[in-house]
Amino acid sequence: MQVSQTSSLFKQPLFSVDAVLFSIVDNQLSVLLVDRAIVPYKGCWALPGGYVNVDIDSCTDSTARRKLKEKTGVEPPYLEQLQSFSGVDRDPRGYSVTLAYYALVGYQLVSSNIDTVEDAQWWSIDSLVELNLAFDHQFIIEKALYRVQQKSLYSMLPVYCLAKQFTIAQLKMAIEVIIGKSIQRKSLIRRIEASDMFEIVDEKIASGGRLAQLYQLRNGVDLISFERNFSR
Amino acid sequence: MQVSQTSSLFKQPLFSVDAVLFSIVDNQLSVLLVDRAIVPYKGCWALPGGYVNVDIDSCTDSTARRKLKEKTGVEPPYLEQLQSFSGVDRDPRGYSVTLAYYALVGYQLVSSNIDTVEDAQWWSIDSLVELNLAFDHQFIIEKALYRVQQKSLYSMLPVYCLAKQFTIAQLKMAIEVIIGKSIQRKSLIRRIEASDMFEIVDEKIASGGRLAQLYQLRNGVDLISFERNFSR
DNA sequence: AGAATAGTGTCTGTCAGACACTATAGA
DNA sequence: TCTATAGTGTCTGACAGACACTATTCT
Repeated sequence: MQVSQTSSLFKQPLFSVDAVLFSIVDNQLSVLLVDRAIVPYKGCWALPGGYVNVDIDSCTDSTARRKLKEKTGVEPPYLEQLQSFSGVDRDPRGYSVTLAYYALVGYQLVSSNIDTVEDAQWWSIDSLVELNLAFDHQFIIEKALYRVQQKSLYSMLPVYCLAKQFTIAQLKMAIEVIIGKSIQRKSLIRRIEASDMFEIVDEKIASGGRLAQLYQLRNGVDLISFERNFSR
Repeated sequence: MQVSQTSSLFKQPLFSVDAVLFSIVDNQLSVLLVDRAIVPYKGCWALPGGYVNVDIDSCTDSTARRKLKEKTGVEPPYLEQLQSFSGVDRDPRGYSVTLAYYALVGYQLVSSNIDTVEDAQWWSIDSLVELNLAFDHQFIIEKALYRVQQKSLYSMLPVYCLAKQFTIAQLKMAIEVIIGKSIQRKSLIRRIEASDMFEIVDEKIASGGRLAQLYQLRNGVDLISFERNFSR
């Protein structure tokens, strides 16, 4: 193991990477968890994650993506660092540091994939309290949830919970499920126009009444931020 | 070194903690750097940082605070995780992960302290490009600067660059120096009143004209966020 | 035609920007 | 009194909330 001259005086903490993957399942904000096959916390539900492979991971982002792919088959369109959690108490094996990521994915994009993987399952945010998660993963999920909620107040983040093509009503639903509050259709439309992130698809879909316009992300656009929040 | 069964297959990356400490020196946003005494990058200016001591650091926040204290004598009133930076190229000794923090402190609070420490010095943000910093520290500082600027648009973060007691004009100056744009006195006063973060000190100080009211942080208040930004 | 959903028009409220105004200190 | 800085009053503009209105589809 590589240890520099200056660090050899100290034990290094064990470093891992975890990911909180969000999606919307049956109108409920949900996270994807895996059933731990090994001690500690064997048999408990936990965030998908693991250790950096210094030979193949160009950086920790790659580790997060690789672990998500290996353990759940999912390749999310949005992935971002959340924060690091550390301490001597969070892992019974000793002092540890985990770097947590959060990611969003459209449920329909993974519902096929996920069948190929054993013991990975979506859990609604509300159902987690009864689940007794491994390590401090409950706490990490709470932090990730807060971040996603905050960011959803001033950006179009929730689009990443949708399919490639989506309607305004679907985006409105995703935002409302995430922030836990209803918003005005009109306000959302104003933001869609102002953001210039989306393009109109030459197709409409049935929805019980008038046909709904489909939208999709423009090629290569970044998530843009607005100067004001949806009110809380 | 503690290595779990599951991780023993892999080399662990070298994990360190660094801090970007901001203050305002002569009306310039500045960061505190230390002169590296050891290889690699010996003699280069670098962020104060180091390795976790698992025996005394309760978490990485403690590591960041401890390293700041040891290397520069500073105990900042505001410290927050920025993000982690990783990769095989950022440190010639091999694959490394650093967890970067950013912090703010009033210059007058440290200008005495700093004399006790060798080779720690304030550098204005603008002067950094000519400095050839160690590792990817220039990049980390840019990210930290962006975060501080963003956060200063919707919170009172810049107060942590001031002395315990301060005037509205001083706070206005701090905000303007950080975000790089002038703001309206009136807008700031509205935010001060709305935030309820501050209390009036029973004292005023001279400033060339009418005496200026002194303010200070209320006991135990948190940094609050506004729903709207100062415009960019 | 009636119900349901999509999409528009437009008024209100809030808050940042602008800027003129008053207040109070020192020279 | 003059100048400089502190602090207020108030209008404007941008944008979110509210909600009624029109448009289009299906039954």
